[in-house]
Amino acid sequence: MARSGPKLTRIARTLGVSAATVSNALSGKGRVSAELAEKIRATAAELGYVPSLAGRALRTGRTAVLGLVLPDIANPLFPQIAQAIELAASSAGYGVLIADSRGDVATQTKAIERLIDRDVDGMVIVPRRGTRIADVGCPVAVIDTPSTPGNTVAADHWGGGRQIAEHLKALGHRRVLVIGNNPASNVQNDRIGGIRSAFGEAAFVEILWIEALEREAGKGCPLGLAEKVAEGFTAFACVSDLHALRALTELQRAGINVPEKASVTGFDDLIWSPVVTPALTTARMDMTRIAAIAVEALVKAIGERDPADAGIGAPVTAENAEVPMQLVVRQSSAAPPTTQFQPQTIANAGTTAPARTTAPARTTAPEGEHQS
Amino acid sequence: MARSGPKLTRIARTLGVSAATVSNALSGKGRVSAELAEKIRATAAELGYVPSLAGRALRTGRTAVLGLVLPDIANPLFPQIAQAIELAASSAGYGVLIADSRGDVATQTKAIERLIDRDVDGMVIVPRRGTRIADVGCPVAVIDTPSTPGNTVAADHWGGGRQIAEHLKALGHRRVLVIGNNPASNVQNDRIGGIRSAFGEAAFVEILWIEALEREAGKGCPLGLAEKVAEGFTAFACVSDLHALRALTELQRAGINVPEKASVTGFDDLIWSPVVTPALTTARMDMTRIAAIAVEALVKAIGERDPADAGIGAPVTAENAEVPMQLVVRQSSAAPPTTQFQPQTIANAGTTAPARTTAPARTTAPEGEHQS
DNA sequence: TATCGGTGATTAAACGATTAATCATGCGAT
DNA sequence: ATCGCATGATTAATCGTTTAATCACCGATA
Repeated sequence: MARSGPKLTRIARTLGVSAATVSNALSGKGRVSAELAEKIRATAAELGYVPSLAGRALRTGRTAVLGLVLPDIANPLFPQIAQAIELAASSAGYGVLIADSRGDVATQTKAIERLIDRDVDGMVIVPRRGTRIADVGCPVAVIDTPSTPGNTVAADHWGGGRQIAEHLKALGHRRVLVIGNNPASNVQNDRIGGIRSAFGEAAFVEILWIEALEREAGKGCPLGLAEKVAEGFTAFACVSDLHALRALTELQRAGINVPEKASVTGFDDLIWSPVVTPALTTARMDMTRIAAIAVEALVKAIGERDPADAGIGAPVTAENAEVPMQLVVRQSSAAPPTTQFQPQTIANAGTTAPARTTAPARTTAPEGEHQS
Repeated sequence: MARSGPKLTRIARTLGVSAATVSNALSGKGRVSAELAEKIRATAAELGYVPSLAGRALRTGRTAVLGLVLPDIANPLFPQIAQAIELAASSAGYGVLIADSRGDVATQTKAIERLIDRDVDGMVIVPRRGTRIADVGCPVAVIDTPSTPGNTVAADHWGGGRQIAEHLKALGHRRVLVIGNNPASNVQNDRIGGIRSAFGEAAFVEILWIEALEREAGKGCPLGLAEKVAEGFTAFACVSDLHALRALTELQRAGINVPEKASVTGFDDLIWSPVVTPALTTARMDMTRIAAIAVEALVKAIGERDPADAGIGAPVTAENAEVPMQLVVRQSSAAPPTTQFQPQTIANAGTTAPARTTAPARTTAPEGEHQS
């Protein structure tokens, strides 16, 4: 909608110069004497001049808009991502157009097409699990996981998994149930891979896939964690705080105290994690940094690109594709109970952390501290 | 970014007609013979013609973009809102530009200005609690609560509160703690107002403001609900599922079974509500309908508006400003325990629902049914 | 002195669509 | 036969910005 704001020619007329000169002065591109440039900038500011993006877009072929495509906008992580991307984009002078891919891959493709039709300069895509982003015809930053081919930047999910596992190992856990949602997710697989690799032979690790379970038992079905505790599992490492929350409440409901009788950990530090009781131990992504890197890479690619060609849309690459995760230790994890069933077959058991008779005093503040 | 797509003139040349005729045929505005129009549409489709939004925007002053301003993008309700708005907007031919107002009012104003500078045709604003939207210079749809002056469309939060209260009352609760966050929020006040009004004299209702408590005891502090249970409270009606979750876990942690010993209800049916144990009884907004009404009203206002004037930006009004909420009964609410402390001073106690010796069998499916 | 080069500014075209104004044409009515 | 009118299509201007090409001017060089 055309604002009231003055146009370029208005400033030009005011100063008795040509519109081109004003444009040059403001962009610093052409040849304009220093004093005139200054005068132009002054009056532009005074009149509250804001360039028309439409006019500029038409001429330059650049809309200064980025598209943001998310696997499922209902994802609880979405706020974090959107906020970070929006911040990074807006401070780089770009607007952010959202596109929801509501579930299936077809909709994701449609969403991408709509963005293309709207002439976005580039887009940030958090792909649906397992999806490979096809050539879209504009610069694309893919945020998935470092192990995914074509990934631009992402948190080091594997490393995050390792941190979680090291934490649990140090507390003395030797029988751990990893709770995932879907094995097709690259992110989840990396997190789980990290967990397994850090435990190595030091603990028995089993995996529970929620979606597989729910396909048989129905959505929202119990995960049967009480039985797992009876089997000797002392820790439940979930690939998302959403699952951790589910596990926590199910355990609590079964009368199993967390963290005294069983520890629960999550991922992503979602909104509720600090405020539930006990607050969730989790591994957090540095979305701000990830977003900054993604947008930076995108902006660079846009700058190098010839606006005329609708050339190849291969994902752009960034300097630091791998951003470390932060372990956030809160109250949901502690040493396993000493009366706990201790499997004899585990090699190296106890070499990392001696069993303690009592849970170590938590040194973290109520709100939870961060440690790398 | 300029796509490869053909331009208007390309189609015109292909058919040997003028660009104006093509434009007229495609928009159905000018006078074009039926057969020629058909031929033009055909070749346009065949060539995959997509109009340049930039060109059109420059000429018409319409960008076909709506802005979406949210109080705090980190709000867990955000996904629902964004998804609904995006859907409604895109099916009306509009794109959605997001703007984060990260907390304070100043940033909200800045965000709005940025959207204006980007020439959005209109915007949807979910105002920060208590904020009154000033004249922004373009059509605005405000989603707050029906009782707010200037509100365009919103859920009937008051009615939602009544439904929650009626539900609890019918279960037999007579001592209810309402848990809110901040008394400055219109939405929260309406929800609480509805709760109070439905209980009337039938129950003793107390309010706990979390922010006030946290100002003294620190963020994430315990709410002291076990003490409240000891005082005889049997139900905790929270103004958001986030608080309900906090209440639920705190109670569980204290060994107070939900719903046997205390009921917990929330609002908004947030992502975790169906999967925690016990699943949360809550009241849900029909965001799809709200978004549809908001966007419709906005589009209408945009259509009536003269693109030339940057006229008044008073919030647009919609037909049905009040969309009913849906009560979703799940497992977190049940009849209060019969051994419970029963205050003698309450009038009408027991007239609505006779005390039961055991919680009634839940007739709802595991996933939770909806009832109006 | 004629020329060259550099500087600072202007001109004019272009981006791609929309639309008011214009034009050509055929047909019915006067 | 001519005027008027409706119809169907074209012309040309316009939105606001950018930018390549051009121009005017001045000092220095050959």
